[in-house]
Amino acid sequence: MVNKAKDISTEQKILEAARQVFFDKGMDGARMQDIADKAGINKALLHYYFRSKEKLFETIFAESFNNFFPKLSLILESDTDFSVKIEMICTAYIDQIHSMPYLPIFILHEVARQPESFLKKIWSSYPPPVKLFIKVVETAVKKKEIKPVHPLQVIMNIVSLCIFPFAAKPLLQQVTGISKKQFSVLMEERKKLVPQMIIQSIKK
Amino acid sequence: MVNKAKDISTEQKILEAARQVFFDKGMDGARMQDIADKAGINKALLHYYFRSKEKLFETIFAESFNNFFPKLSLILESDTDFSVKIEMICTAYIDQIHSMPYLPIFILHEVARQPESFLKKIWSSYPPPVKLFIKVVETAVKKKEIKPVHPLQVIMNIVSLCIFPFAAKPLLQQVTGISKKQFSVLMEERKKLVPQMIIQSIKK
DNA sequence: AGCTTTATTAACCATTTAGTTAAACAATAT
DNA sequence: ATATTGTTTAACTAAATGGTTAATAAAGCT
Repeated sequence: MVNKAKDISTEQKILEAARQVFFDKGMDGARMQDIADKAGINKALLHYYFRSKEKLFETIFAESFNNFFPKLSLILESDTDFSVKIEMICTAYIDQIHSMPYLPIFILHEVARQPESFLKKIWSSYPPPVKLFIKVVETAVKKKEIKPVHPLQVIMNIVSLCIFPFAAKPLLQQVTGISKKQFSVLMEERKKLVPQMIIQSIKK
Repeated sequence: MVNKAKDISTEQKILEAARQVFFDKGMDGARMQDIADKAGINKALLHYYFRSKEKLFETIFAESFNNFFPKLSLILESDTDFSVKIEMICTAYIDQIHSMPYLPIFILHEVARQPESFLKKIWSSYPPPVKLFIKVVETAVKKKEIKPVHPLQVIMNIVSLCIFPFAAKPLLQQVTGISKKQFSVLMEERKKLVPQMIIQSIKK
């Protein structure tokens, strides 16, 4: 299963192969030889371009970590109803993860293994706008648009309902016996269901 | 960091050490030497008792997989209101995972790597009562106690809201900057919040 | 006690794997 | 064309790691 396409650069071929292998196996399970094979190049080139497995992993991890959070600032800063914002955020999240469903398990598994300093570093380039979200919730509370709720609980509810089904997909399929297709249908339904649920839980 | 206590059997010492190491590092990251050290025994004993790393892992994984699902049948079969059942299920889930918060990441990460046949085998000894849950929901729908909802969506909502915050704990702490203690407080609150949310989302 | 079986250990082995090296090849400049 | 620089490869190395072995110690048995 070699990624061909001679036009794209070697570096890009390596990155794409590394993504596939790291997402599938994690840092510890990944093999440099597998990455090289998948990229269709000699293993030494991995070190020529990225020096070490650790460095290559960090590149993929940092990129994934940033992809894991949709860009919500624009939504949060927009001049729309609170409930519209919630709906837009949920849709953005579900779409984002639906397009890279392997990310949640990968990120969750690897985050625990990374030193906090490293997380802080990569995270600070595109920090998810948590503070802004908290402010938006608190403003809505003050304006009596919603119940007095803990903003962090709202965040937890949103990310839980949007992300977890993807992380648990293999488990859910195993336990419920549903097919890939049925799963996709359920996920599509959730784009409406989840925001409804969130809004209903906080509206006055 | 050696597990002493000469009274417990060697096999138990191994299992406890294996749990710690496998939960922390996963199958690929775990080292037999680390397990032996943590158990305070010679590495050869691991093979004497469990033959191979794979077999030892399977033992821990099977046990964890079963622990991952609280025993819900009694609750589902009990002669109580639907909403009471929901509340009991949520509390059972949150308590269960709160007592072993490392389980979700471990299970989610490893489930994807196991062959389906193996999952089926270990899962069949204590199958989570999915069918029963579905029946309970469908009955409540027929009796017009709740809205006509897809039972699987309800399951997804419950497990998402109960489990995900634990799986994402390191990430949430990183991103929100809250302390271990604050996190525990939030989790305690969720035992009330989550069932409220579930019930509100399906009641007529 | 003395014999047998079970538990435990230190030393060893074979394989895997990240990383290196030196040489070949390709592109670019002079 | 030829020197120079950057790219790619096959072969190699060193360390880590799962697993084995043969010898020793402990426990059970008669």
